[in-house]
Amino acid sequence: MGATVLTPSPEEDMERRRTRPRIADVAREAGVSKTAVSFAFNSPERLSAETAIRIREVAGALGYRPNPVARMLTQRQTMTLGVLTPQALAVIFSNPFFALFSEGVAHAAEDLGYELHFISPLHGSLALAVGRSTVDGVVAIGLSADHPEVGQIRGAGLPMVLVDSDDLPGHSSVVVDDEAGARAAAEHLVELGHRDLLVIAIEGPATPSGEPGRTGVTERRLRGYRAVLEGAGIELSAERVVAGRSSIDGGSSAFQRAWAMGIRPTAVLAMSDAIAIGAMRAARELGLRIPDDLSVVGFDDIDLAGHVDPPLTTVHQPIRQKGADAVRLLLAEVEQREANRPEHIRLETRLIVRASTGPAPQLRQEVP
Amino acid sequence: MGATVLTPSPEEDMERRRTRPRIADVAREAGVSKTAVSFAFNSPERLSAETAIRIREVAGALGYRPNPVARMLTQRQTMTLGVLTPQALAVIFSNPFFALFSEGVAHAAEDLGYELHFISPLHGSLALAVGRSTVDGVVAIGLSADHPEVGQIRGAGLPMVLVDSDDLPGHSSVVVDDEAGARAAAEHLVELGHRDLLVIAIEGPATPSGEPGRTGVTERRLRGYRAVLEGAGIELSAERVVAGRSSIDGGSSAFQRAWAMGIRPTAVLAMSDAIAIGAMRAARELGLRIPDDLSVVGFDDIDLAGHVDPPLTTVHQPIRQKGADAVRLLLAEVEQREANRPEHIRLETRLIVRASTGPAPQLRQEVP
DNA sequence: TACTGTCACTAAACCGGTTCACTAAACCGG
DNA sequence: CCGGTTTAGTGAACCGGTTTAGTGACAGTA
Repeated sequence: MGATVLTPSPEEDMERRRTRPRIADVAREAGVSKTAVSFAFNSPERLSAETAIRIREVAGALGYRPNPVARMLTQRQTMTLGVLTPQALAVIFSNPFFALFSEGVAHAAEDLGYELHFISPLHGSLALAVGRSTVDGVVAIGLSADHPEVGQIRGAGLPMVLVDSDDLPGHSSVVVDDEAGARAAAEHLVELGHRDLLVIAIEGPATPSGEPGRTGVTERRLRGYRAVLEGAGIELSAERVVAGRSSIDGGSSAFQRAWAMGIRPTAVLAMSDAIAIGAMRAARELGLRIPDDLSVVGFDDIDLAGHVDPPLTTVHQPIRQKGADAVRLLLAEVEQREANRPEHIRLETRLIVRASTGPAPQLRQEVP
Repeated sequence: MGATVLTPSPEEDMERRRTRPRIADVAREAGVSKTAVSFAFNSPERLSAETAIRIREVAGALGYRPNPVARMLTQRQTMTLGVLTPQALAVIFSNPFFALFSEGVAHAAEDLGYELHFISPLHGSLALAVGRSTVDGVVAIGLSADHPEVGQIRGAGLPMVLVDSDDLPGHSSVVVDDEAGARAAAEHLVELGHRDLLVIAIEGPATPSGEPGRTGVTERRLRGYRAVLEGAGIELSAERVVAGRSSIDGGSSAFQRAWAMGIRPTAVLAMSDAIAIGAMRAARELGLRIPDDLSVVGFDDIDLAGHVDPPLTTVHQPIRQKGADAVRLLLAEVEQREANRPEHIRLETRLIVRASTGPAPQLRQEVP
């Protein structure tokens, strides 16, 4: 390549510095049409080999990179999938459940050549974030089907798969059998002789109206717990169902709150492992031994569950697979523009008994 | 709004179903120009109130949503920041260090109204992913400054901030004082009388040439360890520096490998908490008591570190802040197009002594 | 009445690519 | 040497918005 071609006049040099080169600049410099430059990158077989190489050389020397936004516009696809969550990203990333889910999503998306874009409330508005997001489809996790943004996406005709949510006509979905998992957890405790239970639910993001959100997941698990307890003649009064953020701290403070209210359970049914671990920590600090004085059952079976002390008895759910399946379903819809039947996947859960649960203590401690 | 306006002819109805409405459709339906529709959304004050409202009503009825890709193209900004990592997303999300970092990044980005886009190798190629990504700037973490993709981004003129990497002229950066942190960890062990040490380093992603990557972080920490050990007259032979993935399993298998090679340390210097926790688990399974038989020091001080058994002695680094600072620096560059001085931030580290370290055992166990 | 200013709105250019429809030249068998 | 096919490349339209420069109607002023 001749230096004459690539040495810019001072004027051109100025120009280059202020705006990045466009396809037209490359075309002019190489003495070909814009079309030829486009071909050199996208379908070189339509050009003679030498022309294609020369164009790419010129482009390289100019520091040209095809503007991906412009390409998206003409292709009318972004090769990006959205992950929609009702909570702030900062919250999301501290949630091990979400990390596992993302892992599954990321794995599947990567395999299929898609990028990932996390959509979470912007300036408190999920609607704004959805409006701005440039994605070919959306995996919505933890949003109830009647969430307003779900409607927004449906209205916009964007492909969407719902995870951990109720079914919505026209959309695929992935859920786990929360109710069965919850039943297994409760049965385990009942068999160990526990009759004084505390349920710590996951507190959803506050709804616009200010009331703490109740997601479908929470409801289903609670239904499972209740079914077993009622069957065993155990009453679960309202004050024995508390809620906390799904984090270690959230579980810890929820247990403390219940304790401060005078509740003295022999066992805790936590709706997430993070909460369970937090509850164990709080209980320890109150002088309780686990599982001698207090049994704790979690939910999720995150990697950590087996590594805490004592190892946590919990309900396993295939979180990674949930993410991967959601992406698979979403892409089925994204890639074939034809209307295809929405598919609904329900994955199984199972109880993993470790060391955080044991027989109910014969006599309860009356005073902390 | 008259029903006549909104009831589409069958033909129009077909058309609407196949492609989402464009700005021109709204304009036609409302009997105004495209410009007016654009104004109705972006600068309603340039329209009479009633016209603006009518246009928005029509748009709503049509299910119109401005195409964000087209908007990006004309605005020449995407309001999105990229987080560049050399590892696959699926790997990233299982890494608690990264989760914390992302938390910091996400928090700052959200505050400033930016979305986040994670850029990781696509089909094994980071370059491909970078080329596709539509971002206004990039936070690169864990890439060495001589990484080829870093050059690619520089060439494209995209603003970039480097985290945990060597300084690069023209770019801001954020690092922590790894060397000082490593020194503190080593000093602690030396003071406790340990002389038989094992270092478990973080194994970077394999380089294209196949050799295991050595990031700057690893080098700096190793330098810190060495400085102290040499000062105390302790030799750190090559076989006493092993590497593993930065995960619990990675730490576990690295320790097992070293053990199988006949190495019998009284203390472990792990370059991440995840590795430290894994090493503790492996040691336990080999019958060692911690800290009686083996002391372990981690690095990072992730939330979990205080909750494992025994609570982990580790070097604290402000991971969240690292992410937040990186975004701050990046936006300074993105938002003012003027060339502004790159800034370099170095954050402090400090040793947190918990219960995983203790005095060196008087006699070493000879046989497992 | 002519002049200026404001208001409400529009036509056309533009962002930076891709692609459709077409052409000139080279090739090829008969 | 002719008609048909390939090859290599081009110009213009297009993707779906935003923005610049203007236009006509109307009100206010001198």
